[in-house]
Amino acid sequence: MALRHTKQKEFVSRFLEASFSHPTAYDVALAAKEEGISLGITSAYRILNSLVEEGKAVKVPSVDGMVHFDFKRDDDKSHIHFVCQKCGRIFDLREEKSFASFLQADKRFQIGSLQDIIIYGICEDCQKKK
Amino acid sequence: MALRHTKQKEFVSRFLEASFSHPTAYDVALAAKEEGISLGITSAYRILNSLVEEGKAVKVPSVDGMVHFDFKRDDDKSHIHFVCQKCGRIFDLREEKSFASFLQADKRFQIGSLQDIIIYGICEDCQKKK
DNA sequence: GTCAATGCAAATCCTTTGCATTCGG
DNA sequence: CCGAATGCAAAGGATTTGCATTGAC
Repeated sequence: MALRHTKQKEFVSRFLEASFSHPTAYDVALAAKEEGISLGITSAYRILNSLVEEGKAVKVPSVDGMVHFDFKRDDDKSHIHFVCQKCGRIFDLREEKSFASFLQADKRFQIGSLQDIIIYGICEDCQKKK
Repeated sequence: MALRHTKQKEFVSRFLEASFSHPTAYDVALAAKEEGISLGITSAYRILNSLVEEGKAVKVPSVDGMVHFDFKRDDDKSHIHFVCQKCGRIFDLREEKSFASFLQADKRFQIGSLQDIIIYGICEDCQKKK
C-alpha cells in the first residue's frame, strides 16, 4: 500500500511552493494544464487537501467563497494573511514581533504558523476607490 | 422606499447581539422557529448579509465550509476569533494590546475591529484528543 | 499483475436569485 | 393600496463521492 509518486502530486507540491499568489484548486489545475500535465479538478482538491493534512500547506478561506491554499514556509519566511473584503485579494504581511510573542504565550490555542492568522479588512486600493 | 420593520429582522438582530456562539444562517433560522417566529433560510441570509453591510456584524468563514456571523461589539468587548481546524468551534480571544498597536500602525490595511482577525489552529480539547 | 491514483459524472452542501405572495406603513 | 420583505423552488458555485480506468511499482 505504498504511496505512489505521480506527475500530478509532484506538480502540485512544486507549483504551490513556487507560488506566492495563494491559488485555489482551480488555479492549480489550470496551471498544470498550461504546463501540459493532466490534472482534473477532483485530483487537485484531493492532493491539496492531503498537503494540508500533512501540515505542508494551509487553507485560507476568503470572502470570495473559495478556499485558497498557501505553502507553509519556514518561520523566517512566514507571514500573516490579509484578505480584502472588497476585492478578495490576499496579501502577505511580513510581521513584527508582537504577534510572535502572543503565539507563544497562550498554550490553549495551538497555532501552526503565522500563516494561520488571517485578517479581514479593506486594502489600500479599495480604500481609495471608496 | 422606507425600510420596513419586521418580526424577522428584529429577531435576527436581537438574537445575534445576545449570542456569543457565532451562529450560521441555519442556526439563526432554527432559533427563530423555536421561538415561534417564521424565518426561512433565504431571509436569514438576506438579513444577516445586510447587517454585515451596515457594519453591525462580521463574517467569520470557518473551516467547516460555512460562514458564521458575529455581532460587532464596542471596542472594549471586541475580541479576536480563533477557529479550531479540527472541531470547527470558534473561540473568542479577549486580547492584549500587542494587536491593537499593530492595527493602528499600518494604514495600508484598514481593519474594522479585532473581530476581523481570525486565527486558525487547534483548540485545547482537540490537542488532547491528538 | 496489483492496487493506489486519477478524473469524469453525479451528488452534496452552502448560498443566492427569481418570482409570486404577504404584510407594514 | 404600494412596494418592500418574505420564503418557496430553482439555480449557482465550490467541494466531495462513486466508480470505472489508468498507471506506478
